[in-house]
Amino acid sequence: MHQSATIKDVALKAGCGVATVSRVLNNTGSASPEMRSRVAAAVKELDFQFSEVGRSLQSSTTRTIGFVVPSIANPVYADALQGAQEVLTSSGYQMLLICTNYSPESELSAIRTLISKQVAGIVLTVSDAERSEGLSIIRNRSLPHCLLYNNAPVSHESWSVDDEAAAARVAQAFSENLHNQTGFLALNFNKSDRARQRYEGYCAGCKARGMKKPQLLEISEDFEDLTMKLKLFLRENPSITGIFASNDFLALAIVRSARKLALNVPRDLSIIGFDGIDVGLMVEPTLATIVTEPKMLGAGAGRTVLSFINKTEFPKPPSADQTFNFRAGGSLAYLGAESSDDGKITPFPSSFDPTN
Amino acid sequence: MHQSATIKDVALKAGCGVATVSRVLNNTGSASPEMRSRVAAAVKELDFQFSEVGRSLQSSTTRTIGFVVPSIANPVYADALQGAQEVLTSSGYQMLLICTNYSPESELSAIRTLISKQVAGIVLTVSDAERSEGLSIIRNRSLPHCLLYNNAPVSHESWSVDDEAAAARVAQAFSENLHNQTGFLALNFNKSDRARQRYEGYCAGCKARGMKKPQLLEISEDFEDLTMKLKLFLRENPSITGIFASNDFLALAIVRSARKLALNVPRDLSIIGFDGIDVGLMVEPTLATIVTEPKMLGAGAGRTVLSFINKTEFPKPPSADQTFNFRAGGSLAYLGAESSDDGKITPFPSSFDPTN
DNA sequence: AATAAAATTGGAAACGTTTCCAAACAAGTT
DNA sequence: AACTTGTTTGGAAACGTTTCCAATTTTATT
Repeated sequence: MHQSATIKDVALKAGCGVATVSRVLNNTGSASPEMRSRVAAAVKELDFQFSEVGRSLQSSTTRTIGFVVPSIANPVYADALQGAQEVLTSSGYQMLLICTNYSPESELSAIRTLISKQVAGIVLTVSDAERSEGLSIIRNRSLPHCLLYNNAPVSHESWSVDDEAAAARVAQAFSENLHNQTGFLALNFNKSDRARQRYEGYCAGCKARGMKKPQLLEISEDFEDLTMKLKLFLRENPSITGIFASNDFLALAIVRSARKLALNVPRDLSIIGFDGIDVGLMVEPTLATIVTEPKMLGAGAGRTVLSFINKTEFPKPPSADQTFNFRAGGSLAYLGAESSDDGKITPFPSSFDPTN
Repeated sequence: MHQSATIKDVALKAGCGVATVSRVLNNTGSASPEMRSRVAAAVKELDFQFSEVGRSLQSSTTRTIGFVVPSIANPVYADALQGAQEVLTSSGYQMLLICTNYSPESELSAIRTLISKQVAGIVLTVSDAERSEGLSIIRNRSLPHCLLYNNAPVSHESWSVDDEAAAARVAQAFSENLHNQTGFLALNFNKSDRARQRYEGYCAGCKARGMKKPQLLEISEDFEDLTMKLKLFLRENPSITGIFASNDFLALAIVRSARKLALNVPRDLSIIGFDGIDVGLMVEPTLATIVTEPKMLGAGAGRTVLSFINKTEFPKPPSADQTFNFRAGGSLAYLGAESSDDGKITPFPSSFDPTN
């Protein structure tokens, strides 16, 4: 790989000092028109571009924001990154992305790496915000940062869904549709404080509405055995009429499993999901779920870090109850009179109902 | 933000020269045990970390690979990035990510930015590989790089699906199921050479099998008017029995639209998608589609760039026909005898068939 | 004890920028 | 003609590393 031209090469070709080249190209300080055109010519001829490395060393700051997320493949984070990306790009910043694959151990090294690369700020999702070593390092160095999908004690340093409140809203939805005993379906329960918070919020919500304590159905990485697990789960808890899945993929998977067990959703089993991915609207029955806005959150976290850097006013994160919305859908049945009462929630399958 | 400690601070605290600190910490050259422990103590006390910026300036290389993709939110790219990320991380490299939002104009500036940040290599998806200015710059500088989802003349510098062959395979599937006249549904047709290649491959495939030339149904960003468009489309082309959607989301959307028009999928209209996202297996009917492996491709592209850098042997991309697989599904009907003949392709809806 | 060989150490240059400062020059003003 | 003022210019230091090289110290050999 042949070496890039440096400012020295340009100065040589233009017959001036490096200081002059720097001034001309950055439009800082004065220069004669004659000089300007000579520099311009040299730049063109050499296809010169500044080395950001040299600049960063001198200015001791990079135009780079570090991101630490558990996964890129998970659409929640992908969307959040997309939102952040757009904000960053329009401010001339770039995104240095590290993925922890849900492994808490790699969080710390990710953060150290970002620090040594001298990122101007960090947006991060950790497995446990209360006791993250990486996070304390960031705070110690007072590096501009913002949590994403973790709740922070200080409001302005976190953009996140209020998982507990959202889960309680799910309990409310079940309760309003006269469900009493439900289950909670989780994956990776121990690897993230988010799943736990959803469970706790859900339990609290059920309790507050006089419902039975939800039963926990936990599964491993592969969905393979989900159908069998569901079968056993329903056998052990025969009075369960609904399941809250901690994300929409799990919700769709459990719908499929129910179908395999000859159960009709929602007549025999109602399902509510979490996240609000678009696909939920395309399936039949449509998926009742909590709708969140990952893109907005990612963009917010990005803007927060930028305003730390630029010392401008912080964007205001949405208040707790504005971080999500409940979306009704065909996968949630009303357990009252057998005849449907509002035409919207259908106790009978509506798969090929053209009006839907 | 308080300044980080530098190697000078460490040298001062340990009472030695900076050269010694560098040698000790990098384990290059010799040092007395006594010296080693003094340096270690100083490092610990100051929480010292090397500045990669200083290192990069000196070594004129960064441990960073640049990525240019059209979108992060699109699960195809998200998965590819995930795959690449894992490869990079295990080799101690980081990912600098720039997203072009399908705008060809921003490709060039993205690439310039990456070059000025002195990335060690670039993985990129461009809108048109044949005439990408950014790509020629990269080639001119002989920067380690690899195309992703673009086909390159030189085989080892590209990891991609063979869109034409895959689309032809779709034509084969339709043909084998006795469909004769079909449609091709595309979004952003003009913004990417991939959609075009799929269309061309599909047309060629249909022709080769004696099917009628596929009609083009093109839609804009929002899916809002899709149902209406489909209605008009089918009115104008009443003999159409199947639609090839250029990605799975479009496929799911068109299934929904068909449902809204009181059409039964697959009895009245068969659908084949492209990409093979997991959700396709969870919906009812399951989606017939071309399955690709974005993660594998992303990982491959990452490995290719790394082997450029390390001058090791290139990983071999899969041969054209190994880049995809056709997956049968309930959304494709056999148009032969009304009674089903192999029990797999069901001409009648099987939504609540417990055996499915 | 004298010498050779090996190990340990630190100074200084280099990487590509920006910016301070002083020098050189041009153009007015007496 | 002798100033002042203002504009244009380039040298040099600094940012944080690595590495070459020479100087010093230790160890081994005679």
